Amino acid sequence: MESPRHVDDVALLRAAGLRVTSPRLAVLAAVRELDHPDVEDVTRAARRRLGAVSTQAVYDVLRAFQDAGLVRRIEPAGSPARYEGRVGDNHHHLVCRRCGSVADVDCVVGHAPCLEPASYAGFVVDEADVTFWGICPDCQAAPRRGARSTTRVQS
Amino acid sequence: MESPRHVDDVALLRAAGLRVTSPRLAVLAAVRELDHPDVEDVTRAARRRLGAVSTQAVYDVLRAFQDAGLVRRIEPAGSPARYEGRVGDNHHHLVCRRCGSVADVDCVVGHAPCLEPASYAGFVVDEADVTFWGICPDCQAAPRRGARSTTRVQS
DNA sequence: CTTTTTGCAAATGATTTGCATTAAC
DNA sequence: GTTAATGCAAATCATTTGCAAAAAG
Repeated sequence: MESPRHVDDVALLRAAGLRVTSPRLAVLAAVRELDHPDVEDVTRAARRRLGAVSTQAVYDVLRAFQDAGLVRRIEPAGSPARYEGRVGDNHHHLVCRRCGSVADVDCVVGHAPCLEPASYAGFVVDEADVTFWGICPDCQAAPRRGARSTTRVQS
Repeated sequence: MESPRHVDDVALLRAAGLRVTSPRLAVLAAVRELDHPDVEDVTRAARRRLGAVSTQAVYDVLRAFQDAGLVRRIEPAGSPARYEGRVGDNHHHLVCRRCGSVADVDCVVGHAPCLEPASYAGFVVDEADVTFWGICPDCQAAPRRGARSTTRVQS
């Protein structure tokens, strides 16, 4: 309960102007250790560390982290929101249509043209969100186990 | 009730292998005439034409159209799904963080590098979905009326 | 001690599901 | 006549909100 990691996290939260609480430390660690967890995953992991945390506390913490820029929220159309610790850099996501799993992709086109902060149609754009839809390796292998498809394929 | 448009739509539905019903014709027309309507918008427009259509029928029709490739569903994180008639071409979307309005953008980088059907990380990708987040002209003008923000700005 | 967080319960709101009725083919 | 589409009610399910109790600074 006093690992260097833990100490770093305390500093991180303080630096972000957030109060340090055990649910927050647990959620922070959970988001880092898990791949692209949804709220349920985070809650489960946080409970593993703390014994008890309410679902709502996790929602609250995640929102606070999001506002503070500590985590990024990914909302693949249809499926529950997922979170990730990689923030600030411009990377995008691969989402599996079958199982909903998410993988990172660094911007396909080296110098991020898809992100240039310009105005299109009068909009002031501050973020570009690129999602590649497809079938993950696992689901390609498994002959359509538990299909949890959301949107139909539109070539 | 027998315009050329109407006749075309009947043929379009038939060609898609769908039965021709008045709710379907009304929804089809609504999606075309409206900009990027959500289910409610479509329902309202369909009722204007028919007098009465159930919300569920609209959901059902939109799903059928989606499966048949007649409309495309856009699901901006947080806000209700929107629909559009432009299908098949590779265009992306500008979404306003304040009011949720959607505008089309043709692929920023001329030759659509963001869409090349390749495999990344083992995924078989069939679609790239690019969303630019920002503030629309109207909301820039209006000093934050009816803010309906969903995700916090991250950049 | 003051302010923020937590935790719980209840509310929200878009979307889906099941089933009987009706209309399309 | 069959099969598919509609309409209605009820169910889902992630997420939000309101508030009292507990903890952080």
